[in-house]
Amino acid sequence: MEDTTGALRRMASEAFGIDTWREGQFEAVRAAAEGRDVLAVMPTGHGKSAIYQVAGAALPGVTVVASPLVALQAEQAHALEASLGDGTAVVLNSTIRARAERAAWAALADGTARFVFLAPEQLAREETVSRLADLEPKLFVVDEAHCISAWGHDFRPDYLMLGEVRRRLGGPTAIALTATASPHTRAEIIDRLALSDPLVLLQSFDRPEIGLRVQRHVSEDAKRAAVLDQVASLEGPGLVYVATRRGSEELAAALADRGLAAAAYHSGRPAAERAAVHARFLDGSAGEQLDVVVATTAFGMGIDKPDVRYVVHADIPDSLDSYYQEIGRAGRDGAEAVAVLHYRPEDLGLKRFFAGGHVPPEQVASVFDAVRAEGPVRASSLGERTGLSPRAQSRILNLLVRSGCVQAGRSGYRATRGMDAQDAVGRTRAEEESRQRVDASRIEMARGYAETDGCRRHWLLNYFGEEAPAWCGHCDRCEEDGSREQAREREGSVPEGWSMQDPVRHRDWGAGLVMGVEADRITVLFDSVGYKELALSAIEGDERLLVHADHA
DNA sequence: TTCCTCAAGAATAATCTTGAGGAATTTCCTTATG
Repeated sequence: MEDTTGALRRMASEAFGIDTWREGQFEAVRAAAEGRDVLAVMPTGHGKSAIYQVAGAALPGVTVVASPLVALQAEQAHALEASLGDGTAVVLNSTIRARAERAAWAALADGTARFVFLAPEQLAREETVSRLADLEPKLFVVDEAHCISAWGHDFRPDYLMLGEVRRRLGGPTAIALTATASPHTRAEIIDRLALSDPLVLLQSFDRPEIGLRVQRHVSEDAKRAAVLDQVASLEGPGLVYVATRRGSEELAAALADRGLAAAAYHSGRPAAERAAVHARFLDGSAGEQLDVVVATTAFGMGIDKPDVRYVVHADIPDSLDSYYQEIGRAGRDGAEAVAVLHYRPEDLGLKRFFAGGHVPPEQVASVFDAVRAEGPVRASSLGERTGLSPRAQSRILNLLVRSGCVQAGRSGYRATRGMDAQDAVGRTRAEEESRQRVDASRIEMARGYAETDGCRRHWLLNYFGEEAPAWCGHCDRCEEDGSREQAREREGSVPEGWSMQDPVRHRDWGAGLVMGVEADRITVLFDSVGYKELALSAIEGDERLLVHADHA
């Protein structure tokens, strides 16, 4: 044991120049090096990458890293090569030409390359997985692991298959890394990657240097005018998040009219323009230094600018997970920063609408029938029969797997015995509805943040399952007169018997976790329906409505 | 759910109101084709 520790520390120091570790960080490295799965949830800039870099370098054999963006993969590979030497890390993606790809595989085979970075889509290819499996990788890393939950269900369904990929690679030790994950997301990562008894490294979500503010508006016009005035008056550099591409163009133009160096950033702009905006924001290296970038959610991962002074949201995001991730880009240098949310209750209507909706039953039936008729079958050979786009089909296949109608195995997809298309439609509908309830509850928690009378930091940290004082002194609520006294009263009146993170069981909603305790109600995160607020009067009035799980 | 457009109708003569119908996000990787 002592040997492993000493060897790891020496290697970290000599190869990577790491001599000091944050709390828990080295334990995570050692756990992974000794074969235990790891889930690390820690803020950007706290050395998430070091965990897999050191563990991977210490282990014999290849480390496979699933990374969401092609641009990130190149950066990550370069960072490793800077420490371990040229050729020690390779990437496999569509930007790589055939010759370079052959060279990469050769380097992996002869042991020159120790790390390989690829997107989940590459790992969805049969050939890629079987070639990687031949290398018998010792470590499987999922970077930005919250993408499993955020993207896997519809946008990038291959994220949901990473657990199966890991199994087919021979079940190497897994490390999942992310900067934000609510308890629900954490549970999903562990479940989908089949992490067994993982070491969970959870650093505090609190960012006390970021002041939290919400401005409520009645009309869209008033909101827009307030955003403009505010951004024009704030000291930059800063970020403004909007819901739509068009909104980002319009707001950037309006800010430019006010004399700011402003640019729009969204995925509809050509890659070269996006790269230029990014560079101009970071250090002005591709033209005039920008004061502000007005962006959709496209502007995010891979951006690490220390001196962002404000993050203004012109529209409310659909979850506090997204919100926290976005405001977390402010104040990374530790100096004062501010996060302002401009809020209209009506904005949530559209979010709720988009959180609904179903896959048409005839499409579900068509995919299910195709699998049943031909199974076991690969996804790629189903297209002709169903006539669906690869994405739509992949999404439906995932849904069928999740609801137990179809099994994913080594030789392909196979329909569950004894099930027909009608069962499949019913079960997938139930699965969708369960997910939609969770999505809807996330929107409700975002609404709660915007509308709470109490401390906003308290609300936000509770959402992530972290205990926090009822008064932070650095949000708009806590700056109101008398707020401190009110918070003290509130804390004094917190009921006995319920604490944060208590496992509980509800008569109708099943298992859950206590996420917040107030004088008159508690907030519980249920596995099946997401976040719910329960009035204490109701709980006390019916002894069997909600019980501690160990008493159930 | 909300918002916008458009047509019909009301009340008045060039505007305003009302209701129906339809549309509405964001995020990436990949691969084929020109």
